[in-house]
Amino acid sequence: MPSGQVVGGYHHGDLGNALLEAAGRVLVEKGPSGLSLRAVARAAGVSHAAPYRHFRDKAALLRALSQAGFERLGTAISAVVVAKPYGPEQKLIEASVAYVEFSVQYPEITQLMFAGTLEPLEQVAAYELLLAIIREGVEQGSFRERPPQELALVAWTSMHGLAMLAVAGLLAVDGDDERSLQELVRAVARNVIYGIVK
Amino acid sequence: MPSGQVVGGYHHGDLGNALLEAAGRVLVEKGPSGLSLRAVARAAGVSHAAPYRHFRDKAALLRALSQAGFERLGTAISAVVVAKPYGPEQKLIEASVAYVEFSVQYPEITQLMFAGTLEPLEQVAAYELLLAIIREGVEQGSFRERPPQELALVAWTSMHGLAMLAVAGLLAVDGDDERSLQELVRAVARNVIYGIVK
DNA sequence: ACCTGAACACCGTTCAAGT
DNA sequence: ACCTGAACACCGTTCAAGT
Repeated sequence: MPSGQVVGGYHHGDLGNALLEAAGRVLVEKGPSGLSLRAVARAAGVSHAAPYRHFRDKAALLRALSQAGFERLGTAISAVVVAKPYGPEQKLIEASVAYVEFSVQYPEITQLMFAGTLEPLEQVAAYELLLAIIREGVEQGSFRERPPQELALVAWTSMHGLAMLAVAGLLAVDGDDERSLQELVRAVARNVIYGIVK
Repeated sequence: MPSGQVVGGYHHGDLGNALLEAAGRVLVEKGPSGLSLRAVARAAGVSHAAPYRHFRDKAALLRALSQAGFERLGTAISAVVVAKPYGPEQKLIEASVAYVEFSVQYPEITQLMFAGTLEPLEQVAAYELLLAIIREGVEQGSFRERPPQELALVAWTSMHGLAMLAVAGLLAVDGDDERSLQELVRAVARNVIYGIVK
């Protein structure tokens, strides 16, 4: 890249990232309805017109925030499955727990990530991790001999549904404590695996 | 009910329902970002303050719209499973297809339904239908002997995840035609059933 | 009882103007 | 090059006033 990256710019290094961080703070503090471009600009200490030098419009800021969320989700799942001494079945369970816990921990970001029209599933890092686990299971003979994409979709679909229901508050986990949610996720994941293994 | 229902009121019968219908039209025509209370009032032909006689605030209108969506979803699923000569497995597949097709057909309503914090799953009519199918399968011995709530959650979770991914455009069904989406739903549903039957 | 119009404090976006 | 301030067309909500 010939145009390099000029560090400095103006304020906290560069305003682009400062705005993204400010947007994250505003989102958790004021909720999605309070996430106005003007509020983000205020939180970053600039005028309400300044963000337009860094994002074409509000939607562009939201997309960038959503993309950062996908990256963090991928990191969270990597952390519990990559280079772990688990078999594919256990990895699938741990990935499911991490997925749902991420969603519950960052409900606003999660809603944002899956609200707009996004890139196809193949470009989501977390999906690639899941697919790798499935391939491992199929290759070593413990999973059914079906196209890995098909088994991966079954598993992803279930994880994603559970996460979205949890975020929407439809799950009625008693007293929304974290233990019972984890138990629920593990129970569903075990059932999904039952349908995936030979 | 002593207070009966007074038909007439003002305009199209009663403004409350007229506003709900107008909101539905605005939502599909202008998208979620165009769904302002003032736009709804304009579409219904009243002043921007009139809706406040019928809904406490904008959130109340949105909740009513969401509730109407849940009712229509329940109706759509009923239509394909109630009083049909299918076994529980086939009913599960047909219900899944109806669920996802409803979501894809009304993406904005679907987003709305599962965006806010709602009633717990037990109060969603469509979930009761699913649970009845599961109970039927367990009782007649074709489904595994597990708590029906657990199996129902596995199935619901998968249907819901598929629906949400489809709505978000993450599914990359070739040319978003309806046939390939239905095939995808059936493939996932068959895999889920594989994990539910004995 | 039900609706209107003006008013207030917000928005997103644009654009001339400043340094 | 980057940011500001005013301006415009919108919002949600409230409230006195009309019929």
